[in-house]
Amino acid sequence: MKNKKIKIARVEADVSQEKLAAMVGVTRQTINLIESGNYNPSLKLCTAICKVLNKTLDDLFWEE
Amino acid sequence: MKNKKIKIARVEADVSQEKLAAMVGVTRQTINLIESGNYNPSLKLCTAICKVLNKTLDDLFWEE
DNA sequence: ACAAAATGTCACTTATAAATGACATTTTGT
DNA sequence: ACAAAATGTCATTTATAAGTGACATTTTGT
Repeated sequence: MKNKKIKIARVEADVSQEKLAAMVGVTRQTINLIESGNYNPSLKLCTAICKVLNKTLDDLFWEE
Repeated sequence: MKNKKIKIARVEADVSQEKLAAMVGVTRQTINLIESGNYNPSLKLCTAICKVLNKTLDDLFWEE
């Protein structure tokens, strides 16, 4: 189950996986894993991603 | 920096740390660490806690 | 006041998020 | 069509979330 919401928000912000990774202080592979789904990132990383993309946790990481 | 929001939500739901831990499938110590702060739980655990307490990620885990 | 329940915290172990380096494939721009 | 950038994915290592068992302290109910 892919996380499309992050990818959409990232593309809207016009940043590559590598750029987003640098902005939040992780590697490109970690961002790739999150967008690929089947991954369980830490709260801090989720929060960091939200802040650089101007979204909230509910926007990007909440699943019914 | 303690996470008061979780503790408040937990007490409102009238469950002990141990009960909440059982409800989300972790140990009491893990819940204790989260409420104590200075901890970085996984997204899945955050989501599980939100669901059993009828809250959202933004409710319990969003800072500023 | 007392016992029981709940909480705080410790040391140690186990599971897994995240890092690293690499290479193949896909997408994008000219 | 071509090169460069971006993405997907692998194997291995490192950092840390979470588990386990234990004991001390605090809170709660009677």
